[in-house]
Amino acid sequence: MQASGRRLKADGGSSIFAHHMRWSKYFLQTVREVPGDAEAISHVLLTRAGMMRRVAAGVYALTPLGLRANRKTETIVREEMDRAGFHEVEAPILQPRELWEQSGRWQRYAAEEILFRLKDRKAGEYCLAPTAEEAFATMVRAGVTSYRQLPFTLYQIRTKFRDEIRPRFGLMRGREFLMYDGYSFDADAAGLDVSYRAQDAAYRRVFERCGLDFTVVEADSGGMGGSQSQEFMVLADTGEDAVVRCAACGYGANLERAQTGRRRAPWEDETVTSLTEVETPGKGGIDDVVQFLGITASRMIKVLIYETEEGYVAAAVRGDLDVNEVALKNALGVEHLTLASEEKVDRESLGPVGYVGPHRLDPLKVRLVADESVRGAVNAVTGAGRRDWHVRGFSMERDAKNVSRWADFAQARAGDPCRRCGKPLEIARGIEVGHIFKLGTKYGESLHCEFTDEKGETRPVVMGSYGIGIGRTMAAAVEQNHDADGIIWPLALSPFEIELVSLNPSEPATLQAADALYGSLLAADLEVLYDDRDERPGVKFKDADLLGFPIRVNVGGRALKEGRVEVVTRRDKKVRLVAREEAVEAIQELRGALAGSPPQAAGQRRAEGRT
RNA sequence: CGGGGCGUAGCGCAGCCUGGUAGCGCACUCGGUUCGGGACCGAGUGGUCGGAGGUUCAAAUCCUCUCGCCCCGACCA
Repeated sequence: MQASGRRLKADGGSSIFAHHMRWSKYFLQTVREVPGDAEAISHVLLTRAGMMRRVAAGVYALTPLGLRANRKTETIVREEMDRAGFHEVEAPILQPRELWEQSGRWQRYAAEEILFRLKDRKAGEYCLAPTAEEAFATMVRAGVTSYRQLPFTLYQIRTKFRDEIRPRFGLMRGREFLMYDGYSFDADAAGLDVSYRAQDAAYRRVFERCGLDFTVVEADSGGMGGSQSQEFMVLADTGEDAVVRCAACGYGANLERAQTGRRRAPWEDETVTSLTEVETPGKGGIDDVVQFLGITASRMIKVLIYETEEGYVAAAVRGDLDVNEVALKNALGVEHLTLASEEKVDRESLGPVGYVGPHRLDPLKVRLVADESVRGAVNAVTGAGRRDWHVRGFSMERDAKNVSRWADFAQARAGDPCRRCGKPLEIARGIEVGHIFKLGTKYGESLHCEFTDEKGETRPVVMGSYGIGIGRTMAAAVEQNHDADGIIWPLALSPFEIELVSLNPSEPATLQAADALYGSLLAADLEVLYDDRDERPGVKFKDADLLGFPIRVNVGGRALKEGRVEVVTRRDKKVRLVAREEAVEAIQELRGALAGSPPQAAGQRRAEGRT
């Protein structure tokens, strides 16, 4: 095992040219004011810290400091993937249309307008790849002919292009972004399972090394039978996704995929009563009816009418719950599902909007699906099927004989019982930094990436597809680790581990002491940015907090007169006074503690690294 | 794609309603005083007001078109 595993290999040259790490010679400008176009905190802080600059919507340039953090993330991913035995390759970013025609994705992606398309001088069509299943399958097809050559996993870490509907939050959702994408090739489903689990394990190591608080959740796999999909979510209030988690048993799922256990219903111990109509003039909304009749929303059954490629569908769900459209889509096995507009519902006379009753639907026009939350409902309130009227005493079993199917498509809420263990669920916000996905034989078939098995039969390869957003992971780290003063980098991702602040460079004693310590830190193979600028201490402190390296060392002032320097940790701002001659050792020790390994071990590894 | 908002100096903004050829803060340059949490005083540099067309004696300002950017929404009978 290389002792250098921890080091930033890509940066190997910089430490030789020490002046590169003197701020006065570095390319780094911080920004005092919040950029006008930045909303997300990571976008604001990465911009203010001078790490990135916007070039166009969803397109950013990284400065040397930003590149360092990006490279650290990238290096961790590469090391873990290599360690897991995956092979790094390079597939083209510029890809011909025909490749995408073969997989059928040209049409689909073009329709969604997510593909950046372009033409060459001969009017040949190309795209800038958003992922590379086709290219990898093609690469493999050219060389693999036998099951004996399987399995293996290939990957690359390269720029991807997606013409996002709405790029936002800086590096979190860009149109051009650096992504790890891996693809596994197996002979059968059992093999895919092994490859998939290997990715899962590698991903966990990656995000642990990055020092991120993450959770792994089940994700929607688009209703493809037998395929499996997991998302790696960094927990942060600013996350774009909602994740459902059970603290008790560890269940986790993307909200759009989450299923709950059975919820308690208000009619649980009640018996059937007679159905009576009640006038509810102008009370079309759930809230209106609830207030007007003095009932709880959970006693109501609401019916939403959706439009699908297979006609209209009425979805009945308990009044206090929302429909999870992804779950409904999967339950119905349809591709498209949108709420029917009021206008359409009227035109097709599917029901009086606001007063639709499950029992009053025209079975020739609309098919009724019911959520488990209304199974066995009695004494419920629902629409009467005519304007300004509802019904009381509604019984699903007695009155809604037209249910074509039962399914579980109510959206999970915080506090709902866990499907596995029954304990209350929590809902948290998360940033999707990684995704692993079992593809199956789709690309093997469409791109004729086939092999001969032990029986001599030709079969398509079984693929898995895996992705990690490098820039997004870096941004997620900032979303999760910051305070009012700036970034608080996890040690593993910090552009530099240490900032050395010379309090007053124009004073000879301070200059001499700071220069000397800088030299010693470099000699000890530590990553340090030396703030030797001719600025007032206050400016330097503010900048240091903004940049957020885990360790700051102050040289100068009263402490220096006593032969000491200050070693400050960014997260807790704790100040340690250390004798000058013991500074390097103390910093190494502190670094080791932050790295989560015993300082002796860290020192040892470093010593080995030099031999 | 729909809705809202914004393009004025490197950055953050005012001026626009009610036309008269541009201003504030930060940054930057020079001089001086400062020097442990984004210093102060003085003197400066820097903008064809996103672009095109129109109205007018006169347009940052009014009108039309266009390009760019940001936010919200793809939300419930």
